[in-house]
Amino acid sequence: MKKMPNIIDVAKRAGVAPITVSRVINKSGYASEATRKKVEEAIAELGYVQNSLARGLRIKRTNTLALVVTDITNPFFTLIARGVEDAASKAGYTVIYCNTDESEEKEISYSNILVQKQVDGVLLVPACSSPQSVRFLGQNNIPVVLIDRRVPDIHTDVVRCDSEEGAYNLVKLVIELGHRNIVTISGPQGVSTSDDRVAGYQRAMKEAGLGDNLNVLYGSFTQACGYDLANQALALNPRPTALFGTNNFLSIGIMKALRDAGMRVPEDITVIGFDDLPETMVVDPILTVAAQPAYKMGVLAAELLLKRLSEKMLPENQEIILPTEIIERQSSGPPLG
Amino acid sequence: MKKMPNIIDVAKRAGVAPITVSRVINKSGYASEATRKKVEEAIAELGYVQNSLARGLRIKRTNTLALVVTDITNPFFTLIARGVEDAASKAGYTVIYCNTDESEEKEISYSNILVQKQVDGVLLVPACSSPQSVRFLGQNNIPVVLIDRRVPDIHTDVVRCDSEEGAYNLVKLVIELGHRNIVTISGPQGVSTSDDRVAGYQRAMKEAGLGDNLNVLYGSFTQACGYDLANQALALNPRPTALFGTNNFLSIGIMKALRDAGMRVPEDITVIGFDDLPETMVVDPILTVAAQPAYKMGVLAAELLLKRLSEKMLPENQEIILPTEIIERQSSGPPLG
DNA sequence: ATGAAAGCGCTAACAT
DNA sequence: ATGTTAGCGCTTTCAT
Repeated sequence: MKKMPNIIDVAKRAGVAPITVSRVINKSGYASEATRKKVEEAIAELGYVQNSLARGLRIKRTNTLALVVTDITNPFFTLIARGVEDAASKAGYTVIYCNTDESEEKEISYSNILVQKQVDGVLLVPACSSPQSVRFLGQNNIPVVLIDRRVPDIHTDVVRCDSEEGAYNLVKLVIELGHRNIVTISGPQGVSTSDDRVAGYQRAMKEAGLGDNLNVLYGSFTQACGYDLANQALALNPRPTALFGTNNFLSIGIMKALRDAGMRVPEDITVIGFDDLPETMVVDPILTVAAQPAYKMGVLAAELLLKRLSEKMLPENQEIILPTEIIERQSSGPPLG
Repeated sequence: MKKMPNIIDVAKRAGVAPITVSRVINKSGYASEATRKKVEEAIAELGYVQNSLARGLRIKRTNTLALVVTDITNPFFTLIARGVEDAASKAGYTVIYCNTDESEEKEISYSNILVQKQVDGVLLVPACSSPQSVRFLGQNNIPVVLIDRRVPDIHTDVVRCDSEEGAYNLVKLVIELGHRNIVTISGPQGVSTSDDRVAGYQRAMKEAGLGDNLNVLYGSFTQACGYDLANQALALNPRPTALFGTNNFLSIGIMKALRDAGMRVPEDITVIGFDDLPETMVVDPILTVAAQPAYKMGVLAAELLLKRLSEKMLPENQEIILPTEIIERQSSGPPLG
């Protein structure tokens, strides 16, 4: 475990002052061609690598972002992560990632760590509607861009999709196919994506005069929950002719429940969902969905954050709202009878 | 952008020396109950958060790991990533992640950045068989655990699956179903997982006296490549009765090519693959595969790395080789005729 | 175009 | 149980 060379070692070897080495490395300030060459040789000979901890301590920037999602394992967030990393690395930034599992406690704990690590900015999929972690980061001068979900009473940048509109269009499509008894299988209340998608469902139903048929089953954004709630929905009387899963895991849980119940889709029942699965993972996608441009969301969010880091005076409170794309596939069809 | 309080501010407020504050924060050394209380109050009042850059500079540890994969978007690596993060965060470490897209250049570039950032250790899925980045990290005293792939002529820890054995068992299964003309659609030569899986295929074939029927089409680990090579395989005369895709993306590309060619699986042709898709993502998995315990690999690799960080004298060169699980599903059946 | 001195925020080593 | 001093490796400021 030999000591690594530092900027002073390089300076000595090159016969210059440390600050000169610094100027050469960071291409800041002047340096004659001859000096630059001497320094670069010394660096190569010693195998010197700049210590960015020391640098960060001094200049108060780390070129590090953090991405906090609920679960990187959800392909929607995986794609966001990839978009974030691509945009960040292109700009010379590195990304720390964190999974909160929808737990506010973990989110707060990570916020603390990220302040300690002096990250330059945070991309956050908020686990809940509490503003605590966003505020905490703000108090420590760390800008935050929210992804996917809003948080009430907080002003930060947000990059998300129009969940209300997406759900509305999706449900409207199914209503136009003739369905009147549509049950929504939703994530938790209080999470904006859940609430917005339920709201879109309600608007479409009411608009079609189906306000009396509203039925929302709340749970969590998991496959297991989709499975259970679908079974619950099937036990209803009258039995719904269509089910709406408000995220990808829920939809897959629903599909599995239907399969296990021996029901064919869409012959026996129609299923629609939010979020598409990446085409790289599915041979024959059958689900009719409102698809979100996840990769693009990641890129845009990272770029917005980086812009806020470089330009001091962006207008406050940018909210980028992207449309969802309705993709009609085989899982939706006219109701039985 | 007000100045954040530092340890000196806290010390003054609590009426103690900075080092005492340090001892309280890090629970190192003694501190009387009264002092501890004063310090904690001062911290709360000022909203002090420790600066881990300064700390890291001093103690020469950052509590940061890096995970370098080829593409986080591949669910196999996503699961690894999740395993790594779970194990790391449990131990108080944070994870930086990087995508190399199978490019050696990107891998080397990231190695440089990670040394600059003074990460404590690196988990690496090597993009190629060149030892350069592992060596570079080693020279800078950063331990590396390789995941998924071996690199020749390098001694580090490795956590991977037995690709040769997995492929052997998979191909053997298909041979026992009666297939004699099996074509392997492989990733690039020189990547250990590719080479090992091809080797397993070859062993099974030769053992069954099918040494003359060996046929391997090489490409890259992408869906597009699986698609193209499958079409190439279908054009062969005689046409193979079974195709073996050596990773998940290849297999899905193969399945799509078969679908587009109007061929039914397994009635018209059998398909086997390496890597399973997470059950959270697929309603009806049909592919017969050799499944790797990706999440577990991530956990084990991170734990091994952390162990190496804490205990100086682990035996050199740990190589953890996990078995794959053969999962027989509908994509494999007896050959036509 | 280059350098000297000071300090970013923290803790190891050595007092007391 | 607590404090003093020095220094981790770098860059800002102010010279020359």
